[in-house]
Amino acid sequence: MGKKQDLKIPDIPLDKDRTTQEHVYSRLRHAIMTGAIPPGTSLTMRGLADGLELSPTPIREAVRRLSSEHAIRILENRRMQIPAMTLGRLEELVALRITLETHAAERSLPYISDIFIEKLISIDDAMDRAIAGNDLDRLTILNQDFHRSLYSVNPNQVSMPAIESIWLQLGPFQRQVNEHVKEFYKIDRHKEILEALKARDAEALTAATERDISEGISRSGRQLLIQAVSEHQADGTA
Amino acid sequence: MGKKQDLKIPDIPLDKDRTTQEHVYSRLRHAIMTGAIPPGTSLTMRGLADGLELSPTPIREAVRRLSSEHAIRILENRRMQIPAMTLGRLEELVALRITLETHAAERSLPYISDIFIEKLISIDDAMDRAIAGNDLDRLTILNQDFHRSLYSVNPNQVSMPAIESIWLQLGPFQRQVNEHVKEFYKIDRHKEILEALKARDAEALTAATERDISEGISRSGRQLLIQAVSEHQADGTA
DNA sequence: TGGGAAGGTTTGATATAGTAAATCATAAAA
DNA sequence: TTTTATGATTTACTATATCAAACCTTCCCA
Repeated sequence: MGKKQDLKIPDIPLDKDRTTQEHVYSRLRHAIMTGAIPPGTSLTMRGLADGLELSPTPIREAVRRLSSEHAIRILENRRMQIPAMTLGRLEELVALRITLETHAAERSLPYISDIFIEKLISIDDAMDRAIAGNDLDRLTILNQDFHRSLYSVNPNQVSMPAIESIWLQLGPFQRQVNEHVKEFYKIDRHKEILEALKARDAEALTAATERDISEGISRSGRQLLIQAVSEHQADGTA
Repeated sequence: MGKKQDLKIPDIPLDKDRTTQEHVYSRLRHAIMTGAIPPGTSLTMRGLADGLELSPTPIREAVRRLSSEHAIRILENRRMQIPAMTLGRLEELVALRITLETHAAERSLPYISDIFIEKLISIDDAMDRAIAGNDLDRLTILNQDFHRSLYSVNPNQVSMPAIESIWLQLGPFQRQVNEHVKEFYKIDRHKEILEALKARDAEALTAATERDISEGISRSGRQLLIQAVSEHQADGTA
């Protein structure tokens, strides 16, 4: 039976005077980041084209870009899928994320102004409201805005693309974690980051950034995967 | 007058049973990495398609991938170019490269075997021969092979794509440096890296990796850019 | 002589069609 | 029952045609 992919790719506002390809890219990226496309899902160009009611051409270009950012894996069969998370990969992604983001934060420190700190505080306030409203998708987006703003203060910044790529790879799994880990205590490490920025204290900034990341997805994500492994035992991923 | 882009994109062996798009990607990537397309060059889809005697479709996909890796910059006008280097960007790229590669090296250390060290030594020997023959392009490729091999020993490695992206961004400039800096002394820091690996010494490995990078493009590249700035004075890059 | 508008030209973006490759299903043989 | 082979179907890949947007040139008017 032709069991079509019943993927619900959430629509996003159609910015006029952007190309279709860009729009598809943003839409797929958002869908992957928020976990709307579960890891392991296999995709087809035509399936996506039909689902989005577009010709395959702009789809192909958007997919190529996402595969370069390792949000989509292209197999030798020319089949595509959202990569599944493994324990080893999670450890590496989190470790790399800490290295990259502490590096970026430190490199932004010389460019921090008081007025910029105010801007970060306003993002942080919005995050508090998202937590209160239990809006996890919005919390994810705001959290990224917070970090992206900080790292982009550096006018010569070149690490943001690598960081975004890591976010893309952790995104789908983050959703799974959010769904399985009920007791989701959000200890707000951003307050510590803000204090370190105010004090222009590089060491404190690094420490706070590291804590922010490791106490987020790392701890609960590891739990989830260990749990899954002990259920399945061997999975034959040679 | 219709001054066509007289770009000489070096051909590379045509691996059968690869798609045209992959072939174009490899070819453009190689051309950029070895500096065959000078920074600042502006590209057109049709120009590339004509030059490579292909239809625009596979070109577009290859270009999209390379733009995602920041080897090609796409302007708002939809024009494309190879980004030019600036002093600030060079500093950031080198700093990020050091951070990423020391991270990757450290994360590979637990997986190092004696037989693998032998393999690295054979690459290093080939590099010595390339230096003796003054074959700088080959030296660049072998140097990348050396580092890529080391970082890829880690089976869960996820930092290689980010590192390759930095290499791509430094590649065109490396060529410029090679051409302008006559006295090109290659002090081989790989010997130090190999010693650190044999001793399974993480600190020594980090120090050797850092020296390998900063004594390469960093020092002579900075000189070249400072020299260029003092010649042009203001360049109006607002 | 300089500024601006209008038409022509180049280029990018997308849809479509045709071809090749891979997968799936069915059936025959061991 | 399992394996293999073959035909059918789905899918990806590339070339091409069409349209739209950006650009360049030229000419007119101040």
